[in-house]
Amino acid sequence: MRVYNTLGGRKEELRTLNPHKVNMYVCGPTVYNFIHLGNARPLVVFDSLRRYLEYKGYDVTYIQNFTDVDDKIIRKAQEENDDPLRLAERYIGEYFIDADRLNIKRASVHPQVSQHIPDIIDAVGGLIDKGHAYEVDGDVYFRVRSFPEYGKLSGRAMDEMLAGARVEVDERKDDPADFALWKAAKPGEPYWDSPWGQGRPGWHIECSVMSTRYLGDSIDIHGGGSDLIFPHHENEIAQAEALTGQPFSRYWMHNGFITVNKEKMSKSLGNFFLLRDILTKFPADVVRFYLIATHYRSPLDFDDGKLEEARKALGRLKNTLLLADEFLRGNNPDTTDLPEENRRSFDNITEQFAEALDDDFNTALAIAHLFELSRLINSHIASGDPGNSIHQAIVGQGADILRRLGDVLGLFGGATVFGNVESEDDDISSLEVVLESFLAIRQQARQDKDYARADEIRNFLSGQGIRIEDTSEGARCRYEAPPDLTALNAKLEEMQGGR
RNA sequence: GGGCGGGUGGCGAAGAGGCUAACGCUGCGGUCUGCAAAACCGCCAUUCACCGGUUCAAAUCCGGUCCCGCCCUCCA
Repeated sequence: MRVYNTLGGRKEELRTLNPHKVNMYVCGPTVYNFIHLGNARPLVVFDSLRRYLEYKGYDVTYIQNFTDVDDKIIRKAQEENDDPLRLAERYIGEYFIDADRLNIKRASVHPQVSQHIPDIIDAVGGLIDKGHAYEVDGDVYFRVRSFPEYGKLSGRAMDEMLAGARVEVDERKDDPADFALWKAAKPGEPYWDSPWGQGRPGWHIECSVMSTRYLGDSIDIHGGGSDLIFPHHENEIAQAEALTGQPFSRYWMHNGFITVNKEKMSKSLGNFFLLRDILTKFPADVVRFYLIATHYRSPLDFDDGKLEEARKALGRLKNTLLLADEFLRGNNPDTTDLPEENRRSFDNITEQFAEALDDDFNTALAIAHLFELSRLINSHIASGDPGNSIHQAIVGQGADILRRLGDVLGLFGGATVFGNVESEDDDISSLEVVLESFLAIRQQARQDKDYARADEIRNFLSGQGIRIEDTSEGARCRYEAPPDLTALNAKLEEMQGGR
């Protein structure tokens, strides 16, 4: 597999330290709010990468941290009159709710800064001992000039950077580019005791320390959003390599941004959309598909139309799975041999799917091959005989492959219903009961050739985001938007009353 | 000012020297259907921002021009 390594700026063959293992670390969110769509992209991208590496047979150790000690958390806690750590803990819980809906696997470990303070203090002390850091009034700074390779990740030279001169000048620092490893606590802020007095870690040191702690001095892949390249990841490299003398991460992978009207979606611009709000309009599996249908390094523009398109596209794939189930009707022809020609086209698609992902994780291309497979299966369903065991085998095994490959990207396991109803089981079951009644009325109307009445029901449900499709086996429903149960019940009563 | 990435059909988006420029959405024609929907079959870029160059061969390489985004400051 080849991946684009930000360190070096080109695609490189992925050679892991241990041929059968991948150690990867992904920068997780700072937990002071619900995650927004921009936060969700790296989660989905790197979760998918992890799944693919596992599919290829690697034993993957996946670490994703939570930043639970941070200026913004402290500020938010002060605003809400809450304890910073408790506030962070609350948003970690909320994070998992969102991540689960998106079908993101749990990391091997989700370390938190607050639980690694002694490790961090050790690392800061070690850097001071080695002359890479110095203490001033309870703050500790990393001496950037002591690390000659500083800038190798982001591709900038020290001297050029200072030309921009937008760095805040702090007379106490040896060099304006030096950054904080440890910050002295101000009154009212949370703190831990350290050799430099009471304080807390700077932002960058946590990732270096936790990565090293769980994965060793050198890891295979370090991932995150491209806005972390500088300064965050540049600083991580400086700290870690200055301390251990080992290359910190062999491969650095960065995803592109989500944009809104071509502008970066960010908290500071205020143009962000909380995942949770999006999930009231679109199912989580659609959001996941949307995030993975474009190559991870490309920018991805967001608006409802794009999600609507993703909904239709993913629906096409999932529809094939449903149609295949209907075609097979419980038959499970797994073991029947396929005709050579069909065997070969399935094998080809499986191979091309992997080839696409092997080329810098090209999910867009890989998904294109899924659509080819989908069309192939559909055409056999359309022309095949459900009673013919060869046809069953083609459709059944094709669908199995589609499901398996889709699962490599986590496409078929996410929440399928809308965020505002999925947790309320009562709503779903009563929805189904109501729909049964509608379908029964409509079926009777069709038998009576009362097509006006039948169409009235179909049109009404369509307006509620529920699509009815007639088949030889009866009608089936598809949900396209969050239905309004109250309106459904009212209409049902009206129709029943009208009899 | 410095660094990085990009401009491909109506839209989204792959392709990075040589097969008919993928795939999805939209649109159009056909099959199926009570009518639809879904599904299937077929059609929809002689052309890849612009201008030069290299090459037997360029959307892909080189030079220049014009636009756009991001990073250099907390941000995924």
